[in-house]
Amino acid sequence: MAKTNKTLRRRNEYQIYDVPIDSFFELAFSIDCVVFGYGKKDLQVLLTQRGAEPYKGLWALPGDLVYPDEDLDTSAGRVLKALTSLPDLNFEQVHTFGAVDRHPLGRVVTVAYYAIVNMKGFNPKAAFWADKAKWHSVKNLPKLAFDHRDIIDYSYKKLKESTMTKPLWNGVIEEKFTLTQLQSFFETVLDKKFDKGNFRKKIDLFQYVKETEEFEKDVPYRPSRLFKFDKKLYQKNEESS
Amino acid sequence: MAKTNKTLRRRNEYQIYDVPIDSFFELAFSIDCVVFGYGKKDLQVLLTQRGAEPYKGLWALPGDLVYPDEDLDTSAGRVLKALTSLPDLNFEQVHTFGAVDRHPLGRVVTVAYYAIVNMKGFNPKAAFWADKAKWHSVKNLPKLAFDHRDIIDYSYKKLKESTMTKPLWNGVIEEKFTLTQLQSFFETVLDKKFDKGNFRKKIDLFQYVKETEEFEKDVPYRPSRLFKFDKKLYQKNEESS
DNA sequence: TTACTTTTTGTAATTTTTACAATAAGTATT
DNA sequence: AATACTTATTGTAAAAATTACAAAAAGTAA
Repeated sequence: MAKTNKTLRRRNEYQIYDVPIDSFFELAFSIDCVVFGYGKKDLQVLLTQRGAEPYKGLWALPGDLVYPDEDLDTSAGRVLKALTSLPDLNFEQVHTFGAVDRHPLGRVVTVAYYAIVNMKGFNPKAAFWADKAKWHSVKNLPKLAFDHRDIIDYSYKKLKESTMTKPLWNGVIEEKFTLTQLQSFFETVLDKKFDKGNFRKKIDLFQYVKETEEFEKDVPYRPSRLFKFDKKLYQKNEESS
Repeated sequence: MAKTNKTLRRRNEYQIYDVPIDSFFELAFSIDCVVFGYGKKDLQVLLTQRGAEPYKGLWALPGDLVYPDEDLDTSAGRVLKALTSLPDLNFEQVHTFGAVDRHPLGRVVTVAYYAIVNMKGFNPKAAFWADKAKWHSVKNLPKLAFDHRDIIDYSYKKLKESTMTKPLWNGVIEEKFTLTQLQSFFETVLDKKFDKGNFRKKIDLFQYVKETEEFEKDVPYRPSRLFKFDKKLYQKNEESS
């Protein structure tokens, strides 16, 4: 790491805002994306294999530096779009990791985001580094570069916490879905089985899960009613809380 | 803002780690602390009045730049200790605010932390900028600099969400406390009244709230039993979850 | 028509939450 | 010492939510 020129710091004021704006700091900040993949029995995480030192050959989270002229959220959205080519991905900031030694070559603070996608809708070719990207089960992660294992653990915990209260499944399962499909989503994410009848009662309380007049087709058993997400109602209820 | 020299960015690699370590980025990052004060009927927030532009005269959150050689959490701890002179403050990272235009003079990304303290234990003189610091009710905040209003709102929401599950009251109320004192803490933070009997039943479920054989003294009514926080048990239960 | 599969509804036991009351145990006053 | 008063502490019954499990409904396939 290059030497730090400490004369740039003014210690007779406590607020950062009095630091001259032409000061340079030898640091970088980045975003890292934990993209969870839904579609198999176990939840998956999208990892890329490092082609350069440090940690060459190890797996890492997709991420990038934040451009000087883009918001943090915009940056995460940009990386996720490049990676998944999905237009309207829901993603959320998780935590910022800023240990001094988290990067062996310098001071890099990273802001972690997570998103969850349907693996079927995911097109690896669309992203320019996609040939290196691969899904891994959250239950069996390889050795990871940097502190990316911590980032995944933290994000996975947050994902689970949000699953019951936020409609994370929106955009992941079909637009019109059966309650059994919705239940499968919950079961995969939370790695836990639910009772059919009781699950339905719980969903009944989510007013934003609305039944339609349509039914499944071409199934070798009784077709299930299809439901959909009432986004407007959800947003309205969110505001008033 | 000084012009961005985009040639420093390498776009043929997606990972930040391949960027030359001697690159400079025209950005700074800081931490901001939302210190909640317990002691009055309403919850309070500690604010400092700005003595310089921009936003001169407005109130702002105490904060500082993160040193090149200190972890984010260390940085928050340092500021909080300087501000409150309390040695073992519990604080937690809340969110990172990184909108491009959040600071009028340049790109400053800030990581927000919150803590809660007993206002009685707080000694303003200890901090070098303490003559400018003042408590404000969360219900009646003044006009705030930057996006600090957003930061407070976000932190307050998180504080409330954590109150029921984390022993935030530890270190804030007396070491040995009555259940009524504990109830008051909950009521102030959540701005909500609880039923005496039902509150006790809920606390009964928190195994880490242990009764002692001591009782209140010098009260003009029946003395209450004193309880204490079993930190070891709490940490043990945390690990196994 | 029957077997089979899944959806959908129901139900009773259990547990948790809530509202409210009764009792206990101190101090202060007469 | 007796009484009033205040808060602590315990109790209790109704209501609500959760759980385990079963039955009925509605389709396909043979």
